[in-house]
Parts: sequence; structure tokens; C-alpha cells
Amino acid sequence: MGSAVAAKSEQTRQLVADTALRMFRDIGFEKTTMRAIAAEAGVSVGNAYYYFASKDDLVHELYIQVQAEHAARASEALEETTGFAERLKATLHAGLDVMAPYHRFGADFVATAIRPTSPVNPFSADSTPAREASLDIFRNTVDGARPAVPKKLRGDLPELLWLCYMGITLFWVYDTSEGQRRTRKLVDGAAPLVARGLALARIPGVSKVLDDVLDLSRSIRS
Amino acid sequence: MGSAVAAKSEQTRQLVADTALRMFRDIGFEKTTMRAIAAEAGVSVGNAYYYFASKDDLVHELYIQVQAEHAARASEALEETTGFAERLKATLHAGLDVMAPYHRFGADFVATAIRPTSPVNPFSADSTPAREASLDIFRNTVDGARPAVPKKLRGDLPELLWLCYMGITLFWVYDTSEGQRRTRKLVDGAAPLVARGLALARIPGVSKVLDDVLDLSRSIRS
DNA sequence: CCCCATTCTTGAACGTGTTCAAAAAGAAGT
DNA sequence: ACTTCTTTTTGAACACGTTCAAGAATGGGG
Repeated sequence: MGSAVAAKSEQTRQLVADTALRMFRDIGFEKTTMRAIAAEAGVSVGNAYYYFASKDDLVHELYIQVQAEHAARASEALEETTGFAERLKATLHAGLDVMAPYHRFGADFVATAIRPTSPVNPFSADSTPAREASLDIFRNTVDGARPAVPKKLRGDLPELLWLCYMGITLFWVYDTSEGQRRTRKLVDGAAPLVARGLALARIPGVSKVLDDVLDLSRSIRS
Repeated sequence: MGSAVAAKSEQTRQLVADTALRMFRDIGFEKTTMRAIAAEAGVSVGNAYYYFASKDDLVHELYIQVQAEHAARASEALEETTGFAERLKATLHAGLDVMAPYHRFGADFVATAIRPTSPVNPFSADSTPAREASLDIFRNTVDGARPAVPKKLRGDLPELLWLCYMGITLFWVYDTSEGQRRTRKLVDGAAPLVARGLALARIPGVSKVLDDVLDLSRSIRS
């Protein structure tokens, strides 16, 4: 198999993927039927299925692309901020920026992603690379913060924030306010509160409860 | 329209609903096709649609039934407990008990329920009665606790706990451990921690942050 | 008893995601 | 050039959720 041929095959794959993602953005998830994608891309339905096992698989492709874009934008925004609250805000807003064009499609995306059997499920094995890359964004957000976050929390915080990010995404999906203004407000309000909450970890009474929360969290995960 | 006729119509409706719910439990969501339900119930497909606008609507029926059973069991269990942690545990375990037979179907249930347009969506207008009834369970859980929970939290806590319950349900859906043992462990571990966390609300430093959290929560909701 | 309006029931038909046997195209060896 | 094997492409076919025009059953008013 020469490289030119490999390129041809890859070209078809990309054509299908690009067409699908563009149609998702422009006309929504449900109207983007497999037949419509195939017609628009100028291939047969079966051919699209040769490259993507299912429509969900095309959503997976979108998830990967959105995640990569989020990593790029967050990384850039984080270069200029040091305070934890500001860094968290930057990371979360970057995520919202990237998702924005797909808002009308967000509900279907989430409904697809939430099935444990789906390749798009953020906890699934298929999503491990994308999930790890996403976790890296939050590790970077936490580790680069000055003043540093309490050492006790540094290990678990990225995962916890990533989980919060999933929750915020859910909120964003349901947010019908213009430009998802309420979600922006939530991020702006919550980020400094999280930072102040972290400072409380140094109060002895709080620290004890926190230890137990972390213990529970670890025992549940293992 | 005599009552006998009304009964006949209601009888068909119940027959379809009962058949569907039984099949959901026994063979899962996907294998329970509308054609299979109709065949099993001895009616035509169109007839099932006369009583239920969609397959989602049958899931809604299940949601209502599960919620009613949860309310009944929780109410009974709460009669015997006074401590907040114990009450919370009782309420959450009652919910898990009722959902248990539907675990294999849980993922599809959640995927259906999460669509903003779905009648099953717990935040939707269609679900308002069931949601209010569910909130009542948590109001009862909080209000009946002795010693009483801090007054400042008493108003918002039920909604917050209900939201946590949604999160626990999500955890439960993904929990493949035998009998969803890990979810039980999570509830047992988290309930006392929440109770201890509430006590921290009396620490001045914590109280200030908490005020802002509650303010933000209220401003986002309105 | 018959008529009419309402309620209930039917099953064919539509568009969907997905599958698959078969064909076409390409690569490689002789 | 011919064969052989793999990769790619096709489009008909399947089961699904859903719709709908048409018909049956029902019940009250003359």
C-alpha cells in the first residue's frame, strides 16, 4: 500500500467527517442524517459506515476536535494569568467559547455521550485519550497557579474540576439565555468562590472533614 | 360517556403502560419495541400511540411510578429516624431500592431524560408534578431532622440535595459493581459527611463563603 | 330503531440508523 | 498481461419510532 493510496482513503474519511461536523453545526444533529451526510459528501451511505461505525462515532470525532481546540485556547489564555480564580475562569470560558457554535446540538450530544456504551462517553475507554488531554488542561490550570493551591488538594483537584466542567457543560446545554449568558455568569461567580473555598481547607475543622471527603472519593474510585 | 366506557378506555391505557413497564424491567429498553409492546398487549401499534404520544412518554409513566414508590418508602423509613445523616441515608437508599430492578435500563432512561425536549426531563414542565413530589421528600428529610439543620440552609438544602440525588442516580447508572454496591458505599459515606459539612456553616469564615455561594445559586436560578 | 358525533382502533407507510452481500478498484507477484 | 488478494464502494434491505387516513365501536338524541 503506497502512501498516495493511504492518502486517498484518509481523504475520504476526512471528507465524510468534515461534512458531518459542518452539518452538525449548521443544521443540527437530527437533521444531519447519515443519508444527507453521504449525499453532501458525494459518497454512498455504506461508504460512510466503512469509516465510521455509527453516527455516534461521528459525534466522537467532534468531541475530539472540540477538546483539542479547548486545549489550545486554554493553554494560550493560561500563559497570561497566575491567580487560581483567574486561571479557572480562563479555562472554563475557553471551553464555552469552543462549544458555542454547537449549542443547539448540545442536548443531543449529551444524550449521546451519556450512554455508557457510547464511544463518546467521556468515561469510556474509547475516550481515554481525549479525557486525559482534557484532564491535562485542568492539571495545568491548578499547577501553574500562584499563590499555589494547598498541597493536600493539588492531586485530586484537577479531576474534581474536570467533573465540575462536565456539570457546567450540562448547565450550558440547558441554558437558553441569549448567548448562554447565565452560564458565563455562573463561571464568573463560581471561580472566585472555589478559590476562596480552597483557602478554607487550612481551617482545622474544615480540614478534617475535607480529609474524609477525599478518602471517600478515593475509596469509591478504586 | 358512562363510567363503564371510561373504565374500558382507561383499561386499555393501563394495559399498554403495564405491559411496557414490565418489558422495560424484563428485557430492557431497546428490546422493548413499540411493536413488541403492542403485540404483547394485544393491541395495534397505532392504538398504543393513541394513549402515549411517544416511547419517551412511556418512560415518563415509569418515572412517575418510580417517584411515587420512592415517596412512599422514604416517608415510611423517615418515621423512625431523627438524625440528619440517618434521614438522608434512608431517603437515598429508598430511591436506590426502587430503581434497582431497572438498573440495566438506567442508562437509556437517563439518555432519554436528559434531552431538554423530552417529557421525562426532570426539569421540564411535564415533570413538574413528579419533581415537586420528589422535592417534597427532601423537604421532609431536612425539616424533620433533630437536631435541626442551620436555619440559613434550610430553604435551599432540599433543592440542593435533590440535585445531588440526580448526581447519585447518574453515578448509579455507571456503577457496574455487583448490586451497585459502590453507590451504596457512596451514600453511606457521603451522608454523614454532608451532615458534618453543615455543622461547619457555623464557622464565621465558612459562613461568609457559604453566603456568597447561596447568593450565586439564587441569582443564577432567577 | 336509526342517525350522528365522539371515541377508539387499525395497519400500511414514511424516514431513520444500520447491515451486508456483492461489486469495483487497487496493489502486488509472476 | 493475467491472476490473486486486499481495500474500498455500492445500494438494496431490515427493524425501528412515528404518523395518519380510514374504519369500527360506542352512546346519546330523535
